[in-house]
Amino acid sequence: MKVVTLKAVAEKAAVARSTATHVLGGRGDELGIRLETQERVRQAARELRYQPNYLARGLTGGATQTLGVIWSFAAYHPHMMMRRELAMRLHTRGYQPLMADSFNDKERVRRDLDEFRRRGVDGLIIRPSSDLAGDKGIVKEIDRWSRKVVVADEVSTPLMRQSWPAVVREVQPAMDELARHLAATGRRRPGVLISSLGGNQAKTAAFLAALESHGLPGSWDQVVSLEGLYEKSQDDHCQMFEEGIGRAGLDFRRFDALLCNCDEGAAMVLRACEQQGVRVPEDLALIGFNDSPFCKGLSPRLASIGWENAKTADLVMQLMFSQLEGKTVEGVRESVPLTFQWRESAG
Amino acid sequence: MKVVTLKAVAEKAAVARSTATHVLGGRGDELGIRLETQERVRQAARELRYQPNYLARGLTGGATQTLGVIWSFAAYHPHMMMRRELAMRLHTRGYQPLMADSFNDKERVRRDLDEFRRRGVDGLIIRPSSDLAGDKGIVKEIDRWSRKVVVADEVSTPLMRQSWPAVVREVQPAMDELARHLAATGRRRPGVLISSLGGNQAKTAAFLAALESHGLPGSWDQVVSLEGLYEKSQDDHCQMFEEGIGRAGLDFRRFDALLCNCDEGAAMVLRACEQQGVRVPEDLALIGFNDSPFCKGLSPRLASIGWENAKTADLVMQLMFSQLEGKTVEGVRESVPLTFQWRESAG
DNA sequence: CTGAAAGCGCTTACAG
DNA sequence: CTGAAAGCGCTTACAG
Repeated sequence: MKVVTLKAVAEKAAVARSTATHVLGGRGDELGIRLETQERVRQAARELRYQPNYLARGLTGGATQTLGVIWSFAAYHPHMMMRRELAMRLHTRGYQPLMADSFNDKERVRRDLDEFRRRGVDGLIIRPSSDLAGDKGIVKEIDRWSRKVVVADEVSTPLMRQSWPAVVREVQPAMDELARHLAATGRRRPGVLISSLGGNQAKTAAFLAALESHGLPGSWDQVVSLEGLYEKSQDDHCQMFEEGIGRAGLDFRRFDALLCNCDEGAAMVLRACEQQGVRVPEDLALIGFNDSPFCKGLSPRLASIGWENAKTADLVMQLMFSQLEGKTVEGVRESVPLTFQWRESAG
Repeated sequence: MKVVTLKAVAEKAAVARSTATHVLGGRGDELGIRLETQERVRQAARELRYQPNYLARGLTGGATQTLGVIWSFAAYHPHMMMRRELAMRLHTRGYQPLMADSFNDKERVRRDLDEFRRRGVDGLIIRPSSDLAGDKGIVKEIDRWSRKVVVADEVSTPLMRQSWPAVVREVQPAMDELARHLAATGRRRPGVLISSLGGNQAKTAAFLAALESHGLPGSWDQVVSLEGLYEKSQDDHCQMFEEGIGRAGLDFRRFDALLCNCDEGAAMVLRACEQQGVRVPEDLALIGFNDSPFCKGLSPRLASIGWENAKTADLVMQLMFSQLEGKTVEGVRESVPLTFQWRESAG
């Protein structure tokens, strides 16, 4: 259980500690260290099962194999899955993620960024809400990180101005697919049900635009917002929607197609329709959002919009590791289209 | 953006670095440092907004404000929620969690424990599968951690032998509640549907025992296992159960009450019942497991067994922070009963 | 091409 | 009670 240090490796290989560092850090060739010497060092490290101490490394400006992640990991399924996708990939590459659930709170984000720095984090992965992206102080803070990847759900202005490497998750393609499907299946009175406008504005706008481009009505009159119920039960979307639908006294005969901003909401609409004698999908095509695993557990199975988390995580890794390898990815912007997942409820 | 070090604080307070450390580390009184001096140091730290460098601290044997968590965070909702509950509480107290998703793989757990050590983690939170708990090497490894909390879903022998501080999540109380309810509502032919025996053995046994103690039949004949479908689609429990139910050609008229090992499974049973003309709950009382948020989105609403994640996380924190404050909690074992969540599907 | 030296920011014995 | 010194394990200039 004796801890093996670089010193031990150097001694075993009969070189100076600095030489050992250089070789193990992959700068052997660059510095022209004799190949035979390099091999000796690597051999020694292997035999002794040398594991660098990241604390010491971080303290001296080296890599800590730690990456900071700032994301608002609400209780929502897609965020939790995303978290997992990222964590798994980072672990596989020998990195530890420090994940801060910043709740889109500026003060917290600032503090977390600061803490990441003190902990010698090697790079930053952040999904700034449009709110954050609009804060000059935060933008400046993020800017100072030399290795970073930004994940954005909408291309907000402050992000566009920056040359930050980004993965943009595009909602429009999925909405187009959905609108095309609705038009093709003869729906005429599409609607949208959202828990609140904040956070759902962009997707709603995208859907309305898609509807119009497919010859269907697409005005904000068709949007019902249950505003104000969000704070009350952040983590229980089902209950939130149930209450909202009840209070608003919604009559689902008004629509023949309905997109909700989450699958839980759609599930509650399904229940309400049962009571109102509205048949899904015959009378109403119903579509959720997030493509939660339980969509397949409802009957009829719930159509939804999926996030492509795995693909997103892959691209984030690609952009981050390019930077960690010293490549520059300034201004690179990868996009991941969301996808429409057809299921029975969409008719 | 100048980094404020301990040195700066010491200089400002006109004391030696060691004195500053002692005071800020809370050992001022103990070492009999003059109160006035102490105040001067604290004042300086405050004014300069001193933030200790955890890397340096860890390197010299001090606390890194980092805690290692080993849990198998499958895609399952309760695990993801638990992760979040822990993370939030740790952040609140100024700790960063290092979370390793070890998939119950011994080699990975060993590696993660090792890495935690190299990173100067202050303590360990671990939920060992019964598999892990049975591995002597791992048990020894865990034993070496002076500050740890173990979370166990069943009191497996190796854990019992240890005096590790533990939070035990007890399934029996919930099963008793459930069995009592089934007996009281006149059910006579209860059954259990599980995806596989591994991992579900303890809860199944607990349920069968509870049934018998309430005068209902409780033998292993009533247990249907869809064995072998698990590997195929780890993350898609709905599909797994759908396939399993189909292949096994299950006829749900056989039972008048059914407990599933997850809510997704119960949801698929609900679908199958619809097709088979079995009414829930009239003909069949249906109960899921995990109390996923979407239980309320099904119709009828799905009864389930809930994990009490918040309470569990609270107890874990309590045990861990007692240790971090130097108290000894050897052999302390807190228990958290799971709870039966009645909803319409249980009749 | 290689090695001795300084230093990262802290903590812990150990003198006075 | 306080301070000067050594050391944690590494990396980075800087001599030779």
